[in-house]
Amino acid sequence: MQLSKAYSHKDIEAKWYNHWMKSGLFEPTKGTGACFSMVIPPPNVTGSLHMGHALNNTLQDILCRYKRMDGYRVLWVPGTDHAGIATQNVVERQLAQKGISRTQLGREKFIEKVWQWKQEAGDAILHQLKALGISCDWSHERFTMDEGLSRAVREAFVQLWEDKLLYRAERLINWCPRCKTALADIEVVHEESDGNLWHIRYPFADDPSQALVVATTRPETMLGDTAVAVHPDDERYKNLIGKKIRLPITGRVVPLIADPFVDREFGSGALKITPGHDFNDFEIGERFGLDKISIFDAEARVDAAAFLARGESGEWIERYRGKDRFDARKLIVAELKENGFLEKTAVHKLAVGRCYRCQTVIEPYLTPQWFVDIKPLAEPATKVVRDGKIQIIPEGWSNSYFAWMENIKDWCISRQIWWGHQIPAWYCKRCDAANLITGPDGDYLLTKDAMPIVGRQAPQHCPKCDGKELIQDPDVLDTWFSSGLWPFSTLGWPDNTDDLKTFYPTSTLVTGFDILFFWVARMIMMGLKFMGEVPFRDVYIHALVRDEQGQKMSKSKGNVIDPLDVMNQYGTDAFRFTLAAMAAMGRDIRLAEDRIAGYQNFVNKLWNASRFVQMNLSGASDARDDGHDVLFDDKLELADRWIRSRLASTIVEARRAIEAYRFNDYANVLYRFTWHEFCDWYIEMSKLALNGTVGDDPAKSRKLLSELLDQILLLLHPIMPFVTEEIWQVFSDTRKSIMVQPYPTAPSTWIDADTETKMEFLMGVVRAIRNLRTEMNCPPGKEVKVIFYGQSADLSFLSEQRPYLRALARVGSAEFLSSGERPRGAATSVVGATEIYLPLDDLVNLDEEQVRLAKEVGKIEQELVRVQKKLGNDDFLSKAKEEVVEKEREKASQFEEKIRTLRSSLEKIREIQAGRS
RNA sequence: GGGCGGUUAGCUCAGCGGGAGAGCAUCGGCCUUACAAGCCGGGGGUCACAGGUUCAAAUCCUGUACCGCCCACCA
Repeated sequence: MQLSKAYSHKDIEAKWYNHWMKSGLFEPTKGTGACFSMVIPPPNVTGSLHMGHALNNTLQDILCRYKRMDGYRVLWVPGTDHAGIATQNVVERQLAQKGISRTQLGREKFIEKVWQWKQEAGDAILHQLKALGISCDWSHERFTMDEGLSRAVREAFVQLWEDKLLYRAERLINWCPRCKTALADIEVVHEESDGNLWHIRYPFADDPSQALVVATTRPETMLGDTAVAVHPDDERYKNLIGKKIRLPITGRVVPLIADPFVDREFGSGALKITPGHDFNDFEIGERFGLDKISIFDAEARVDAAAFLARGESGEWIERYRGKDRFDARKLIVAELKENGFLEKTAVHKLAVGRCYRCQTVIEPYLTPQWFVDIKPLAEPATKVVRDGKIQIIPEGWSNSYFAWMENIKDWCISRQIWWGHQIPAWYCKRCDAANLITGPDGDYLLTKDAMPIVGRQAPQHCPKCDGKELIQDPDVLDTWFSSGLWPFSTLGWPDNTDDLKTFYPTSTLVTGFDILFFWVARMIMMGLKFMGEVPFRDVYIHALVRDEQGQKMSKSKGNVIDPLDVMNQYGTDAFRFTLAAMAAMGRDIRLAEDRIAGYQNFVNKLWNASRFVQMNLSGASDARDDGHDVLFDDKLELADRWIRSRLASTIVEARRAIEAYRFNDYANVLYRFTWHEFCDWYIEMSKLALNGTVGDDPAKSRKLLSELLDQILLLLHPIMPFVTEEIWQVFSDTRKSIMVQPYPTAPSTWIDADTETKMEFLMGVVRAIRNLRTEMNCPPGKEVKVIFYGQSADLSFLSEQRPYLRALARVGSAEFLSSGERPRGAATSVVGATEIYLPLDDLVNLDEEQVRLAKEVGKIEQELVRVQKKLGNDDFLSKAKEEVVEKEREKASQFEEKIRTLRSSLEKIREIQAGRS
């Protein structure tokens, strides 16, 4: 088959992906060899693939393809996450467009709808992942809510319960009034915003003419105040402690208490205490046994019933009944102002907590929830990182990990939504009759005193009263509870499957830092708890993909670049190469489109180099695959030995880079070798061997060229799977996929320092001549005469390379002289110890050369001054390393020599010009 | 309030103790039979600022400024 004139990614990507899948190449090989396993960070089934996914999966795929080629049994488990709240929200929004609410639909019907959505969205995401070319084993695909994983979730829950690491309690939790569910602490995003600090006068009960001023950012919560606190040592208030205060509006009488938590410097130094709606106040309330009044309902509207239940009364209750918390705030401020209770209003910056799924301001809310007693899980999870059993890369993130783990609080895992794993706890309708309330959604609400019966399956009867009527806890689990089990639940846990035995612990986890706490930390805790072993050895944390301006990509900003668009336009290989090349450790990626275009050119370059190789191969009887690798030959030409040496270094560097997760180095090393060494120099030089000008065996050169190309394809395959496979297969449709070829290794004998030095000298000379030609406006096609002066060894070497000098620098005739008068009126350059002269015959060029030489001399003189200064420094001579000093000395003499040569050339040109004028 | 990262060529980024690099853009010259998505050559940077350590600092330390994250109960 013939490589087409231009590379078209569109035709080949799907072709090869299907081929790989059909051939089962993504599945781990049988046998007992060393394993490399990974689990994909499961994308949410909420939407489509974004740049973060593209980066994440590209990096994983690079590792997998590399390891697979390098002989490992690779298992990469793909799948998706049900993403509880996020997905429920998406579907709710969809329904809302049709004017349907989820409560109208009812729990069962609603969940059906979500499953429908999951089917569509999940398929779309998987399709996009496949377009990226990722080589995960689709026969292992899992979903966090499929049957097996749901069983794992129940098992984990029950085990935690049995080990007393799970409890149900009424506490102040983060409540999203829009999602109407509890959230874990990390699901709250704190965002600084401008607000007010209202200073409010709280009159004393016994003498309303006297008042204490409190400062608050949330005046509406004063409906739930049950105390005012000051610092015990505050001289201003010390003697007032214990007095009663009558709250404005509600008229509630509350005590003035003293607690060292209060900051005397802040506001007035007096703090209103609302234990039902503030985390600090809650704790102070606990210390003082204060009432906790829940003044809002689930949607954060004033709940009049809460006051009535306390026996409170007054027209204010009706005035505030059902008011949204922000409306209530306005009303309260207005009322306080009107009645002279508002001392002043100051602007104030504050951090408000928002729901990470819908950005609604969080309301601290008193409700019964399920919690994981986290300390016993966190401690071993901290230890394994500290002891290096798990390595976090880059290491800097381990500090964040430790800080978080050490300050971790109990994990609220119950969510008042419908989409997710329903909590495997049941309640006896008879025993818990008093604790069961029918809620507005039709779900039961359970009071804090309800008595759960936890089990792997629904119990048939109540173990206490033998009652047959049992209801399941309506709450579902935090979506991260199931993802925390992912590394082993996907391998078959709780059954002790072959997969689990073979591939757990997994080798590496590749993920973004945004889910370090949400997910990585939980997996480590759960892995240690349920498997008794870490879930992975390495955690590679990659950067965030931003737009060109460094902005986070988001729909609302309209700066989202769709990976599919990029892949369509530039090709998946170019896109993947860009991501890899820009994935420098510990730094965010600003995705610049012209960068992708640049790497598309690289794909094209590879394509054309391959065409060159193919053109030379075709028709030649000595094609490939005769079982003999010319690369291993002892007798090779200079250029051959050079490129082989460079190849060996490249292989070593590439392996080193990828093993250390330095994807950018990996990409760049290969880019440089392929383009700037193989294409720019070797191919050009090989043309002489191919046409018989150099060496005596064009067939050997053909073979060598194709072997080198193979090596390049193999090295590049992990990053650019499609184009490398296409080329690989075009060269021989009988050989197996490039995916299953061994990754290149570099025999140390290939590295040849002497040859590299010689080639560098030759390349330096070629560049110097090209440079002189350009500077002198010498037409590119015109052959020139060049005179070399230098040491005999260098000269005889250069003399041998005359065919190359002719081909690469258009040197026509050349003279090699070791001594004698230098030419008058010549363009001059110096490479190493060799002087290069291009005799000039016209006046214009003499002028230009004079200017050029003068400039060149100036430049070198500057450098010489710097080196001489160093060498004149005794401290440098005595303290610097020997080889550094030696290097400086060499530099100095080279510079001097160079200056001398250029000056004398310059002098000669001046003489000529003086003679002419 | 703590912690982390960034500040290098016009743009996007490598380099992280011993002569400032890449890609793109730019300028000049080339249709040299793999490639004009290319080839050859050039220009362009007191490596944010101020101190310090060192014979030697873009590179290590301290501080400042600006930018960006993460964490945190100061109402």
